Amino acid sequence: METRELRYFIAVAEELHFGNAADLLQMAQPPLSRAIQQLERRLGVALFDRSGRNVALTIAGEVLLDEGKAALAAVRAAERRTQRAAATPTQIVLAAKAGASNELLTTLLDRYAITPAAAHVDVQLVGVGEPERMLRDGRADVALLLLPFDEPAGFDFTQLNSEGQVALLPIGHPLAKRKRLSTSDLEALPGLPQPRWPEPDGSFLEGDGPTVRDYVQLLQLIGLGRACAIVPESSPRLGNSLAVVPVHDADMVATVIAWPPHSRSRAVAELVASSASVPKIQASLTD
Amino acid sequence: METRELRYFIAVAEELHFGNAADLLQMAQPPLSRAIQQLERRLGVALFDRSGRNVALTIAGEVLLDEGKAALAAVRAAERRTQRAAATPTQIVLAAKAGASNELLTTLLDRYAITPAAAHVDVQLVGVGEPERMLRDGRADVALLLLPFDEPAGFDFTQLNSEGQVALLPIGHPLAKRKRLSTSDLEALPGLPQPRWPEPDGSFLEGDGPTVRDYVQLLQLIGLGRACAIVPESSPRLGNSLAVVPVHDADMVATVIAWPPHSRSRAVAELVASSASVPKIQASLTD
DNA sequence: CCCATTGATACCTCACGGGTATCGAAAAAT
DNA sequence: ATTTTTCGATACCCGTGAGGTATCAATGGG
Repeated sequence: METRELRYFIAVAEELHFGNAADLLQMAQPPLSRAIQQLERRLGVALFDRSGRNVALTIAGEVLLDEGKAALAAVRAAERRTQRAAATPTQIVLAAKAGASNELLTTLLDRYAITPAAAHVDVQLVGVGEPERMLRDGRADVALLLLPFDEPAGFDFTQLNSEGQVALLPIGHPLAKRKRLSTSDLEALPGLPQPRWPEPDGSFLEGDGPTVRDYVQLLQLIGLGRACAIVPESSPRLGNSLAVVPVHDADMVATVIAWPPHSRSRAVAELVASSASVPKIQASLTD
Repeated sequence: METRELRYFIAVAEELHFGNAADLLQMAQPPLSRAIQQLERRLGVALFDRSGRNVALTIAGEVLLDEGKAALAAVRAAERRTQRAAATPTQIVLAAKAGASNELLTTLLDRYAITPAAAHVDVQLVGVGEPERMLRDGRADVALLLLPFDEPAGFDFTQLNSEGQVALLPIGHPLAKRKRLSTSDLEALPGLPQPRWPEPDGSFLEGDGPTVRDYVQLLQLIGLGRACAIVPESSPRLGNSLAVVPVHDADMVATVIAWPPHSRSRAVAELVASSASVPKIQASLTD
């Protein structure tokens, strides 16, 4: 199976429409149809149900969509890491969510910097879900992930930290005076919905909360009394403009450092090794 | 990057010889040379050092060899799992090392069999290192791996069991009477070397021990007084023809059940779930 | 110094990936 | 019910590029 065939298949499987998929791929529809037929013939497997004029995935097709995406990401990762290895032999790219784990990150980088022959670490602070994607497709060599929001499946990782979560509320809100809250207190608060973050594909799920793409925007919305949110304790607060109340039954959030399996990079190994000596910060509420 | 290019590159990178690689690939040498040049041009990266008449990998080339192998395995896995999903929709393939974890395996299968709508489990008992390889290239959906011998990097897994190791010696050997041994006792025993197992590529490392490919062969060699071995407690003994002595400082051996990341297979998920209820057997020495 | 070895180059061929035109069936519209 | 539109498949053509043979050029062993 060639990666070209995989790309074609994935486009059709996601669009469930040969014409639209062909547009995305910047090609005409007939060769795309033929390529898929040929792929089905070569695999000896029906990937689509073309009953009438609507296209649906078969069971086998769903499997190939899943596995194929992972495989394509692995190929892209191989390309990117190869190119980076040639361009800057002693540099590693670390991806982390902007705004999260600042203290952890600086400690980690400081510890690593003093190891002999430390490589230059290019720190990429990116949006929600991006660190995981960057690690998967080779744009990053190491990433700080937040569990349970990110999914470290397929990577090696070690935990750096674990913390509770707090509610961010507008100052003066009735709940803001409480010493602690539960998640149920915050569900369906009249006039204070929790915002919706983008899905991996950039779209938003249906719902009534405001849509939010970055953290500062979230804090602004809360300040304006239009939303509330549950965030890890260590998230930055931008001053004292919001009320902070612990949420006792929210998931614990773990920060892990993750890297691709089998990474033979000495630099990555040493960075991870120095991460082991980073103290497990228990973020306090009185910062 | 197409998988064809990757296959070509890996062949050359492993042979470090264009002619031999072309033979392996069943093609002529010139188109192979050109394909590699083109790959280097497209990536914008030198993959080989062709100084004079010997070929060597560059740093970037080493990276691509590693990552490319993993990527190719992922593509093959996608193909295989797709084909299996089409052929037998409700069957999963479990790979385990022949002879290991028999009791664990039967308990696991029994527990799973009683879950509602349990899929048929095709149990493949294979040789050393094979379970990991089968899981990696898609021939298996789940595998029982033995740490630290197998390397679960890149998979999801949970531990089923942990046990010590014992020495197997010919009956009547001086050390056979001891209550416990240490690994150093067994190193360089005159006339009783530890055997050599095949490497992943099927070759054997240099050494003076007899070469061994399966477990029964190993037991025979020990019975004949030609070898000794350190094996997990729960390994089968084939009767009482060998002396068994605990080795107190050997690595603990963990049996884990591993599956590919992101596996959305309901059957695999349920098999893993039922594995959680398998009692953590502590194999006793008096079986 | 010669020759064998080995990767690169030159050149040819044809398979195959991709394009346009069109068909046929099925759903939607009237 | 009939027409129209939508959409994947088919037919056919073309050009790129993958692969083959012959040969060159450079390097290292004898």
